Formats: sequence, structure tokens, C-alpha cells
Amino acid sequence: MTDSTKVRQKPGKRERLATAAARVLHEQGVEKTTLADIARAADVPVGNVYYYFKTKDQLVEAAIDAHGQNLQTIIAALDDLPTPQERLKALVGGWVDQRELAARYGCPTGTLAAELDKREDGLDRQIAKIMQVLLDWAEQQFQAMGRSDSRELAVALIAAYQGISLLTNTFRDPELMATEGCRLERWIDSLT
Amino acid sequence: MTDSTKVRQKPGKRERLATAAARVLHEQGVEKTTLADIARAADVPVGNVYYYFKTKDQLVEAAIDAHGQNLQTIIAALDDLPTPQERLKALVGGWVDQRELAARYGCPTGTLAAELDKREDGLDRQIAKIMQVLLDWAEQQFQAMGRSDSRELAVALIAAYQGISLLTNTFRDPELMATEGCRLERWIDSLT
Amino acid sequence: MTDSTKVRQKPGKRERLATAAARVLHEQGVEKTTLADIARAADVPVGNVYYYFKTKDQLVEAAIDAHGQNLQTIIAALDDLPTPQERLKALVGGWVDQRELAARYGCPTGTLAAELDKREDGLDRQIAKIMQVLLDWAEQQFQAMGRSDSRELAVALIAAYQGISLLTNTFRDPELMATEGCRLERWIDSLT
Amino acid sequence: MTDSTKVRQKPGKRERLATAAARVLHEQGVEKTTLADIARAADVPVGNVYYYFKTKDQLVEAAIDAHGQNLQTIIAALDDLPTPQERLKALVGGWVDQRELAARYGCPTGTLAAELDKREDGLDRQIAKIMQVLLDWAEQQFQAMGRSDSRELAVALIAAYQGISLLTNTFRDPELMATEGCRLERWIDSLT
DNA sequence: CATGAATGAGGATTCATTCAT
DNA sequence: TATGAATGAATCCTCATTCAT
Repeated sequence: MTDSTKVRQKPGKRERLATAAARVLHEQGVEKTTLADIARAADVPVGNVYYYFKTKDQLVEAAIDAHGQNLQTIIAALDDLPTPQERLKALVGGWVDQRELAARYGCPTGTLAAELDKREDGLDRQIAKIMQVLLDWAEQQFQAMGRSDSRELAVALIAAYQGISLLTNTFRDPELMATEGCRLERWIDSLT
Repeated sequence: MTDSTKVRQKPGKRERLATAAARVLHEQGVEKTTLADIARAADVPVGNVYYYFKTKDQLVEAAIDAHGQNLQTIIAALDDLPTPQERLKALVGGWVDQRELAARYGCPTGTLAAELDKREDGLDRQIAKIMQVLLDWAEQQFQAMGRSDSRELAVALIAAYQGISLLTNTFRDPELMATEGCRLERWIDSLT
Repeated sequence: MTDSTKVRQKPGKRERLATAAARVLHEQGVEKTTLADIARAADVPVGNVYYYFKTKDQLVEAAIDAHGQNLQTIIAALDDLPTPQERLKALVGGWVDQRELAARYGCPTGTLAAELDKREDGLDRQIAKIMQVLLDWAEQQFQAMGRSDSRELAVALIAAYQGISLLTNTFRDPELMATEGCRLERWIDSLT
Repeated sequence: MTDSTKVRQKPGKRERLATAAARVLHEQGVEKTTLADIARAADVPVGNVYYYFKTKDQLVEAAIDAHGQNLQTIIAALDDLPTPQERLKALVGGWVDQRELAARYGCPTGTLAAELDKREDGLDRQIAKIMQVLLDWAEQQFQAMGRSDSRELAVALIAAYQGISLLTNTFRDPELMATEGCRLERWIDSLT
């Protein structure tokens, strides 16, 4: 009981750093983000960061993980819905809900992937895994809809999202995402 | 005749730099690319770069322009085709032809856009212009096909390309682009 | 006791840098002085300088402040003297005492002012403030002597000092300062 | 006659460079002025400068010479006046006439001297010579007035000018020069 | 564990000077 | 002579990473 104060005060500095990193890296990009930026955002002294993460790359990895866990949460929520069509459309709906963020900074996973793909760290494989998870989940839904081309459809859906995120961001226009979202929902319905 | 080699080398140092920049920036990303990298790729002494471009940003801008001119060339070639369907499918075919490059480095315009959108330079507006050109051209084709939803379709098409470029790059799998290319061609045919 | 050396060395790294900057900038001039020069003079690694001062200009500003504080100290000491005449003559006496330094590098404030006036930073306003302080103090003394033209006299006195500093420096002849000092003291006495 | 065209077109590129250098160096200071600045001001291609001056320092020297010749011209004009008092007061009057320039950039000779004294080139001796000329001339005038302390007075006069130039420049206030000019004229009259 | 401070390896940029024509 | 272009040595500044306490 005595330590509860301390425990409650810093409920995982490590986690706070990872969360802050996820946000700041999304907003500023990996290369333009300083360790100091992240430390500041997490309200952690710069020197202390290294107690939790040996290198900047490890912090980036933690940020990727955070995005991954976020995705897991989203998927878990979607799985409560009764039909695959509804699940897929709910996914699209979620994207549309985030359109303001996309207009400003693009898709968190997508922009991270684009940037990390320029490197030969394992980091690019890390982000690929997350993308894979989403892809697999979408594939399952299309399969549940009885489509034999489920993989292809899953790729098309995720690609459509990544692409419209990029355009939405490039033109700073959230409406692009909204319009494309409607189109994708109609498309899902048309697949029976 | 003997001096032609040397004589021919100078004429386009500025252009050589822009071309090299376009390539290297695509391959390595803007932030990770050093002026020295570009200078080396263009076989120009670092100090000399500044004779042609006052800042790194100006060199990036020149690289963007190079990509823009490349796009213009492509579009001009496409316009020789008789029907809008053929033109659009030829565009898609071109993307598929470039799938190996996309698998390695992603779409030149798209990755550049993703990275530059993190900045508040005019550079992000510059790349948006190029994307706009492509979008406008695609819209014209859909319009020529008699579609009233030409804008929406154009956005969907370009988004699909940008998205599949990202996935192709993320998974280092050119086949993704090929498959999606076929799907897009079928889709175009279905719109008549 | 053994570690006192090291312990004592840290306490004022920032101040050590400012002091070193004040000296080196006086000796070499602002433009000719490298950050490395100052770092070396303060026995601080170059990279570390930026922990204390974000830019070279901020370091220059700190040096100006150092000169300003030095002036305050001098003025405070002068104010202990009973009559304005004595105070003014003591000021002049101080100048004469520093004539060797003036012969080598000129008046610290004056040379700095001359150089910074070529710039449009706020730095030139910073040095003007210090000059103003000296001017105001001199004016008060002449006022205390009952002179209605106190401002004009103050300007004349400071100008005489700045001018003779320049000549002393130009001709590398400390005697110029000494002679002019005597003249100024006689002049002060003549004003009653 | 045939060469008159050419002769008239470029009446001494060398001289044009020296004049431009004198002006630009006064305005911007030696260190902050690039060769390109001077070349541009003289409307001479950069590469061509080196045909006339082997190094930047030689150009600075030429600028100093230009100021020296300017001084000679002024002195020559003053010498037309009948009495030493009138000559000295005319000198002071000239300073006052130039007060706007002094407020902006200080005294050409003085600021140059201040900057060059920081160097160990012969350049600082060069500027000292010019200052010497002025000093000698003033000394002669005081001598002609029958003063045995002519040297000391000459030094005081020139120092007063250099000092008030600095203050005028520091405070950007031409009036300072005007006021001090009046004071100096009264002072000259009082010496008889 | 915490933290302010230290360090040094780059990276962009400037500019005097040189060169080829 | 004239001139655009070339060159490389400096210089300022950033930042990941380490260290001492």
C-alpha cells in the first residue's frame, strides 16, 4: 500500500514513452523526430529514456508495437459484430471517422511503413507484420462471405485505404476519405 | 570528335544533379539522403552543387519537377491511344511494368508525398500539384467514358495505385501490384 | 579536499563560456571568432557549447551581458566616491589604467558596437543599451555638478573615450590614452 | 581614336572595383562582405576580379587607398581657406554634413580601422597611415594657431570625431553628431 | 533508477580562390 | 582579358548516445 503513490504516479514510464513515440513519430515522421521530442512529449528526462530503450530504433519499434496493439483492439471490437459485411463496413467507418487525422498526418501505419521501407533495419519487417495482421483479418472476412478471391479482395481493400489516406493527406482534404469510404461500403455490399 | 566526351559531359550538370536527386531521393528518402549522396551519384563535387542549387530544398524541388516532367511524358504517350478505356488500362499497365521498382522503393511520387507532407515547406504543395495533374487526367478519361462520377472514380483509381504501391513495397512483393493491376483493368472495363 | 578541483570546475561552465567569449570576441572580433575558438578558450568541447547556448549569437549576447555587468561593477565602485568630479575623473583614470589593453584590442564595448552595428540582429540594440547605461551615468554626474548641458557633456566625454580608444588601438600607442586622460581630467575640473 | 570606345566604356574596371569595395566594405564591414558582393556592386563578373586583384586583401587595400585619396581631396579643399581656425571648423562642418551616413554606417576610416586592427596583416598599418595623415594635417593647423600642444589637440579633435561617429552610429542618431560638431567648433574658437 | 551534462560524428552551407576556355 | 564554373577547406549546428553522480 505504501508504494501505491509511486506506482500510481508513473504507471509505466516505458509505456508512456511508447505511446508518446507512436504519436510524435506519426505526426513528424521518424527521421525528423528527435529523441528529445519524444522525451518531452512523454514528460521524461532525455537521459532517462535510455534506461528503457537502448537505442532510438528500439523506441521506434515500441511505437510500432503500440500501433499494433491499437489495431488488435480495433479488430477485437469489430469481431463483436454479427456478419463479415458489417465488420468490414465498420472498419471502413472507423477510417472515415479518423479522416481529420489522416488529412493532417496520413495513416499511422502507412506513413510509418513508407518511411521504414527505406531502411534495412528489421524495423521495416516489424511494420510489415502489422500490416499483415490487418490483411489477414480482412481476408478472413471476405472468406466468411464465401469469396474464393478473398486474398485479392483484402489486398484491394487495404490498398484502397492506404491510397486514399495518402491522397487525403496530400490534399489536406478529409472529404476525399469520406467519399471513398462510401464507395468502399457500397463495394462491400455489392460483393454479397 | 575526341573532345566530344568532355564537351558532352558539361551541358547538363544541373540536369544531371536533378536526375540523380530524383533517383536517390526516391531510393533513400528525403531525410536520409545527404547532399553528398546526391553529389556522388551525379559525380559532382559537393561544393559545386551549391553553384546550381542554393539549398538542399531547391534540389529536392528540382527532383520533384523531374518526376513531374516524367509524368507529363507518360501522359503524352497515353494520349495517343484511341479510347479512354485503353488509355486508363495502359496507365495501369505501366504501373504493373514498374512493379519491381515499386517493390523496392514504392511509388516515386507517393513516397515523396508521404515524406514531404510532414513538412511545412512549399515542397509539399509542389508534390501535390503533380498528384493533381495525374488526378485531373484520370478524371478526364472517366468523363470521356460518360461517367458523371468521374472525379470519384479518378480518386479511387489513383488511390488504389498509391495503396498497392505501398503494400507492394511493404511486402517486397511485385506480384501484389500485378494482381491488383489485373483487377483494376477488369474494373475499368466494367464501368463502360 | 582532493576532488575539490573537479567539483569547482563545473559550477560555472556557462559562465566560463560567457567570460571566455567576452575576452576572445574582444580580442579577435565577432566575425573572425569561431565557436571553436571560444570553446577552446573556455576549455569546453565544441559540441557541448550548444548545451548552454543554442546559437553563436546567443553566445555573443552573453558576452555582451558580461561586459554590461562589468560596467555595472565599475559604476558601483565609482559611486562610492564623494563628488561627481571625483567620480568622473576616476572613470577616466580607469580608462587610462586599461590603456595597454586598449592599445592591443580597443575598447571592448566600442569595438563590439562598431562590429555589431553592421548587423540587423537585436545584438546591436543590446550593445547600445550598455553604452546608454554609461552615458546616463555620466550625465547624472554632470547634472550633479550643476551643468544644464549635462547630456551634451556626457556624450562628449564618452565620445572622447571611444575615439581615443580607437586611435590608441590604431597606433598601438598606450600613451595616447594617457595624454588624453590627463586632458579630460583637466577638462572636468574646468567645468566646476 | 579607335580605342576610345573601349576606353570610355570601362574607364578602369580596377578603379570601379576599388570604389565599389570602399563603399560596400564601409556598409557591411570587411568580414561580412564577400568578393561576390563587391563584384556585383561594381558590375564585374566574379571571376574577373582576380585579374585585377590577386586576393581579397588586395581589394581591401585598394578600398583603403580609395578612402585615403578621398581624404586627400578633402584636405586639399580645406587648404584653400585662409585661417587654420576656418580650416578646422570646415573639417568639422564636413563631418556634420555626413552625419546621416555616420548614423547608418559610422565613419568609413574609423570602422575600417576598428575591424582591421583585429588582424595581423599589413592592412591595419595601411589604415593607420591614413589616420596619420589626418592627424598630421590637424596638428599643422593647431600649430599654425600658435599652440604648442598642437599634437595633443589634434589627437583630441580626431578622437572626438571618431568617438562621436561611433555613438552616432550606435544610437542611429545623426543629431548627436550635429550637437558635438557645434561644441567642437566653439572649442576651436576658444583656443585662439 | 534518475538526470543533467558531455561528447563527437556527421551534415548543410559559404566562400575565397582557381581553372578552362 | 573575360567569364562561368569548379573546388575544398572552414564553419555553424544537430543529435544519438554515454557518463557521472
